[in-house]
Amino acid sequence: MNLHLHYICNMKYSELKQSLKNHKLRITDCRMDVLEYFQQQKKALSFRDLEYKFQEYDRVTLYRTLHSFEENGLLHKIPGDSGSAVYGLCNDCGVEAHHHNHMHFKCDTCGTTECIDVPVEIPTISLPKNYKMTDMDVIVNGICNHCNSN
Amino acid sequence: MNLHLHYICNMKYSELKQSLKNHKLRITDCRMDVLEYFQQQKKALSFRDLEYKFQEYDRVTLYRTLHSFEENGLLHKIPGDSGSAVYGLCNDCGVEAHHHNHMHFKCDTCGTTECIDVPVEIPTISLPKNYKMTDMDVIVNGICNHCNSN
DNA sequence: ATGTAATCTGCAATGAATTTGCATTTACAT
DNA sequence: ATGTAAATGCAAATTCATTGCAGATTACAT
Repeated sequence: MNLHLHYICNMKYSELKQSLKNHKLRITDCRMDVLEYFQQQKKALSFRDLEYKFQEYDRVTLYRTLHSFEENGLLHKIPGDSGSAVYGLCNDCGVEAHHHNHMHFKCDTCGTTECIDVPVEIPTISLPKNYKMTDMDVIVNGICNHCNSN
Repeated sequence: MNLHLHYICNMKYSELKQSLKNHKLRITDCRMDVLEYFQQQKKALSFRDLEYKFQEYDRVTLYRTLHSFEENGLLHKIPGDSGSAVYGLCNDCGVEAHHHNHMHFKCDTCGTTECIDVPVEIPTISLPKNYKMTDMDVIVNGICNHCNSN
């Protein structure tokens, strides 16, 4: 039984390692621990969450871990309410469409963010069982009107 | 001609004033100037933009102006990349649906953010002429699975 | 017009979040 | 095993945002 658990545990460990390698990241204790935690939690985590969980690592190291993960495509940043962004593991999410509140366009070239007026209803995003939507932020990145015509 | 311009200008001024009144905000120089600037720019502005433009006002006043505008529904906050949110004038935007990249659900009750996997294609958002989308952030707020079943 | 109460502004100080520089340690390709 | 490039920890510096308070300004009723 213990053997079994250990076996599973080792598997996970090697998977984590492989995951780091796949993203061209060196294997370090901090990165392994943080990645494992993301895997276990299955939800987006904030810097605070990590800081609390991993007091054995320096704040700066955790910041840099998040940055390296983001840079190498292991994590993506989710824009947060008030400047305190949270991070979630990248995986393929299929989505539908829906009702909405805001719709913004941010130009990759000039950096301008505009509120886009499109006089059309957005189809309904189908959420999983038991989820209820109150409101929604849609941010589209790309090339704007102006930058595209140059 | 000058008279004409002045007339137009006055109209705008009174409109701005009315807009503030409609949102139950007192008429002050700072608010008038900031609101006017938003009207003119027709795009989302960051705090930095305002700070640069209105050096005659104290930073704190500008922060408070943005907050009061947001609180009274004159502006809405658009979550930004790296904690530096930008603000845009509220107006009715109609939208369609589309292709996607990320889709996140943030629970209003427990605060948890999850990456939602919905195995469905997102319809295509129809952007205005000359806009090209490279990627997209969808953040849905509401009540999650877990909190909803209590 | 004028007085009063409520609120806004500027300033200074505080507090929180994030980044940088540098010396030391660690990972990993040879 | 060993050298090089990269990661870590610590201290300090930056940046970003909020708070308290005194004086100025606004809305409103008289």
